[in-house]
Amino acid sequence: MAKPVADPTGTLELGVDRSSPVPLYFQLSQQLEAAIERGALSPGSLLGNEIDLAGRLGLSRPTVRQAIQALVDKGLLVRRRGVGTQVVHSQVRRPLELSSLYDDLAAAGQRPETRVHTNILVPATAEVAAELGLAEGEPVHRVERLRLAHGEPVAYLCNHLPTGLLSLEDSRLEATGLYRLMRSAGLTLHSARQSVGARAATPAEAGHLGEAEGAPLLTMRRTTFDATGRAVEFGAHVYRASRYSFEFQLLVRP
Amino acid sequence: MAKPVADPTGTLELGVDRSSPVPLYFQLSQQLEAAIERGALSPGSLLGNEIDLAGRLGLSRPTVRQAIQALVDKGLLVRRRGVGTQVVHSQVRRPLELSSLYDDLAAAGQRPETRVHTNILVPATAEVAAELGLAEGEPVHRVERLRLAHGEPVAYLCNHLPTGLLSLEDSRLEATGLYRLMRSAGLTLHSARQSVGARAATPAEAGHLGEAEGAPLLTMRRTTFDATGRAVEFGAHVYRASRYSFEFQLLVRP
DNA sequence: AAGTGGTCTAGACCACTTA
DNA sequence: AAGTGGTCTAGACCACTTT
Repeated sequence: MAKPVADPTGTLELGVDRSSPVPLYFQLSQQLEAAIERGALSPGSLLGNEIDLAGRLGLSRPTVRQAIQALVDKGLLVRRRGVGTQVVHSQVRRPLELSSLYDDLAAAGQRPETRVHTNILVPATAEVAAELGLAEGEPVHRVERLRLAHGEPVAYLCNHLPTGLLSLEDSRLEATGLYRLMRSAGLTLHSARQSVGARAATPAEAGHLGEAEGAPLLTMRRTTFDATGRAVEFGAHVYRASRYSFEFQLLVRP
Repeated sequence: MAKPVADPTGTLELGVDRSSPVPLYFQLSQQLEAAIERGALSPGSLLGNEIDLAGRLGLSRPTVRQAIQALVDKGLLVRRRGVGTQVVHSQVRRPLELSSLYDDLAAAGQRPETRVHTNILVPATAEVAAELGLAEGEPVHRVERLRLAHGEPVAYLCNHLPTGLLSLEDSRLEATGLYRLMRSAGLTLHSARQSVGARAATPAEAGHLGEAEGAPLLTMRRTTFDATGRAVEFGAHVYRASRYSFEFQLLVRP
């Protein structure tokens, strides 16, 4: 019989609040995640079986399973039939998220700034129309921004958006990131297709970014979709390779 | 009342085989995915409510939900409370997977080849030890490979692996990809941390890849973990930016 | 043989959206 | 008001791993 190694000192303090509007499985999931994060559940330790856990918490087993499954999906726990549920052994944190360069820089304490170079309505080119699922020639917003961190250029961002989704005043674009603007306009971002590559800087890009002509740049093209799968944004960005790289985590789903 | 737009011609032919060892939810999930893929369920169409679907198939609602949830996780379906479940509107396919360059090239009909340049045991450097969770100086495999497609160099791959996990003969490395070797050695790959960047080619890299010195290269560093979270591989790869880019899809989890 | 997670059922009530 | 997905329960049986 495998004995749960977890919580030898009883400091786990799991328990749900049934008067809360927060779903029970989510409460449990958060508590388990917090316990893992602060080390109360150490890597490799067993969680204790689902039936007992359900009994102790006064929940049904499916509800406990749902909580555990959420953490398995996040990569924090691993289930093995006949063995139990273990805390994943090592490193690995951050899930892959639809992140915003602005927020990423802000979170890293890099004091991001934005300078709006272009903010106009243009007829959609064939490429933009294809990416956004519009007809060629339909009006679209074209926004070009220079993104800086600590006063130094980091990226040059060119985005196209369908009209009528949100208002894009320069002042708002300079105060925050595009994703945050879109979310505060009530758009629920759902998924994105990205392509990441590299190429040499053109003279114009070199000028914007303060790099030499021909310097290596990291390029990203991204189309973002809302909850119904409609394209809400198409971006073509270039990053100074000397100052930026993409970090992410992949999970294999069984 | 929203009426299900899906399957106007009744060609959906859903149905499960209870004598099959394949889980019922998985059978249903596969059938729905196939229907979406071949267009029998068109983008934007409603799936019909879960209760009816369960009744028609002789399944319980939770089982039907589990099948639908799998496709929601894949980004093919969207649920909206009070509305229904819809097929996502547009493009977007491929989920983000822990993929293998070799398999990707093979799937694209690019006739991949591998030339093993280095395949030795070396003491782990500080960096490699940190990435693999070993002590500095412990022996590790060091493998350097040139990957070609249609006879042209595409990438130069340098990997480090702990000893004792699998046998790494040159002949096997040249016949397939590293991930396939690891999987066939019984390793279950679980997650990976990746970092993608760009830089200028060093003279050695330029020589390997047939690029000019200083040409822009796409770089990837990746540490791969097995089901228990132990690092099983650390790779530092460089790709010819002119011939390769990373494509992937992100999903936002609510 | 015992213990684990994996799957499945047949209900129930609630929150949200739309009409 | 009607219809939808979101959550939850209290069981059941099975497949797999370990002892």
